Amino acid sequence: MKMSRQVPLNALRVFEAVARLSSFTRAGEELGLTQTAVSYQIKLLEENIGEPLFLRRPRQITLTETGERLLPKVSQGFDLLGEAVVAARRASSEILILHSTPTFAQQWLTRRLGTFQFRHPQIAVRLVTGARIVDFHTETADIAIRWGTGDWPGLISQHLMRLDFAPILSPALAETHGGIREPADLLKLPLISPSDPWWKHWFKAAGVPDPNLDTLTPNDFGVQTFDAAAAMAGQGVAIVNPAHYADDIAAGRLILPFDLLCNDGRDYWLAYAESRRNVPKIRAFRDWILEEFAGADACSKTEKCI
Amino acid sequence: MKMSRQVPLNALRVFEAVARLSSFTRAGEELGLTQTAVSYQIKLLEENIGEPLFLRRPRQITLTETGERLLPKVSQGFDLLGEAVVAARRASSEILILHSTPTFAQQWLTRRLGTFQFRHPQIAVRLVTGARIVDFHTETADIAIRWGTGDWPGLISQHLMRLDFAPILSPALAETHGGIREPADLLKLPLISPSDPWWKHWFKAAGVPDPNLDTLTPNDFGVQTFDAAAAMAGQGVAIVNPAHYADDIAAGRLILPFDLLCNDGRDYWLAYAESRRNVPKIRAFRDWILEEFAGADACSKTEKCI
DNA sequence: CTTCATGGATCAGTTCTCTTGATGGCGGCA
DNA sequence: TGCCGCCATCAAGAGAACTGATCCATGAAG
Repeated sequence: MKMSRQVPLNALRVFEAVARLSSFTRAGEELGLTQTAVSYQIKLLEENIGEPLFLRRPRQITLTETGERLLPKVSQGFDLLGEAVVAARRASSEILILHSTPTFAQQWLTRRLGTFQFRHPQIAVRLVTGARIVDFHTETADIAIRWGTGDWPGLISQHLMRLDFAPILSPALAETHGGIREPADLLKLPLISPSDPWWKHWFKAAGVPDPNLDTLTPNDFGVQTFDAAAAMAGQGVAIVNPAHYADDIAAGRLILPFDLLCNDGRDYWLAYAESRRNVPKIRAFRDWILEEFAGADACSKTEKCI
Repeated sequence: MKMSRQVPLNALRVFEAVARLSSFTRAGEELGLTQTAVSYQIKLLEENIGEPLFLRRPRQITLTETGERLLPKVSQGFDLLGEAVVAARRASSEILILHSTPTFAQQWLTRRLGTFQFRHPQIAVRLVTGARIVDFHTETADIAIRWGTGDWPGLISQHLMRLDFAPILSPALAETHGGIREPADLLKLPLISPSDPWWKHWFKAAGVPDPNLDTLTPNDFGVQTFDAAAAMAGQGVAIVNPAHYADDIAAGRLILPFDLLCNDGRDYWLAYAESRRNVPKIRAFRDWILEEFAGADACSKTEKCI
């Protein structure tokens, strides 16, 4: 093997154990090897150094001077290595880097992350939001909440919630212009983010002829929260995922004039690298979030359109 | 392999090289393995840690935070291990532990070791003398000069010089009692170490009937130098290896009354562990001492008896 | 003084890690 | 657009490393 190039690491590890325990047999037990293997490794190391490291006395072995000189640095070295790995493993199990769309983060995560922290106090969540879809290959991320169709090669995707959309507006605004009785009435009010393709989808599903909206600007999803805030302030009608604003609707700050919820085939998904499906912190987060949605599913009645 | 138990050492070494060189390919070159192997080891380590260690960016790789945290301790650890091994190797090539019989040490080695030191200034010779035959297995020794038949299992033995013996005495003493004309005349003088079995051998070879000497005490070889000193002081006749006292004989301080040199089949041999025949310091000493004897051989004319 | 127990060395056979070489993808660069 | 650099993947093979059986030496126990 080309691996044991200059410094025979495995032999050194065996040496350390043997020196510490003063016994080939016991070192073997500690390392999970047979006494034969230990003997082999020590001989290897002795040949490499060019000097015996142990004196084989009848019922016990002793370090030679060379061995004696070798031991301290070697055990120090392994201490460091061990520490480093343990620390890395621990740290990696303690910090969960979660990527999410800004809307989902603000409307859903921030309100519920507390229960995750409570259940896993040792895991610190670092939440990174952004419209761009994170590439697990070139960026540091453990898990992501994304919006799409869920087929990402190399990733495991688990469905979180439907991403429906429907118009919302403030009760006060709904009273103006003679009230909102049918979908077409919405066109009498200012539309917030009129370039959002969702408008077209929704009006089409509602049977309203093409309202001739400009849909050049793609829905970049960074603004839904602002749209909702604008709607709440009575500045117009926004098209958003009503599930995110259930509270505001229940409190009367927003109204959902029509029960027609649309879905363009893209939902919220949880995604993480297939190769890391068993990493504890990832399992923990997945289990938690799926549980949260399992409990909430009863409330979400949606109807697929398109 | 059971070896890579908890801490995958080889993977860590590869990691260190990759991190230092920021490249799988170049790390492979440095370590003497293929890029594939490097990739494999890094993946192994990443699985072990549970976290990616490198971000694979288009034309270069970057350490992740975890990798960044891991690196310093790992490289420190390997520094220590490397240092330790190098130091041990160096130390082991710098100190030569030489065992010898006291007589040989005093009469031969001490006078010539200087030339060895001169030729190999980096090798320090630690000379250990003692009558007991050193066991390379249970004692720290690199090379030994012994007296015997040269067949020691597991050791390489190389013949150094015949160990002949003959009576010597001071010129003054030889004048007394009417002088020494034939071997039997020696019996008129006091014998030094009369229990030495060499006396029996020599007298027998000289044709002198059994002088009835006590040979219970084995020749332990620790005393030849003292015997010679006593003889030189005129206190009696000693039986020694005349080659060791060639100077004193040439200077007239001692005389060798008869040319009859005996040898009991046991000579001086150089011995060292077969498994270590290629250790540099051992080769160096062997080469040197054999050369010394090769030059001296011309002078030693001996005749085997017994 | 046997007999037993302990601990290491040795040997041949086998397992399985690690390596290789070929191939493919991806992003820059000219 | 095609080439190049760099890493990932795959199947296959080499050989290091491990095992189990056996042997040997020593010291302790009966």
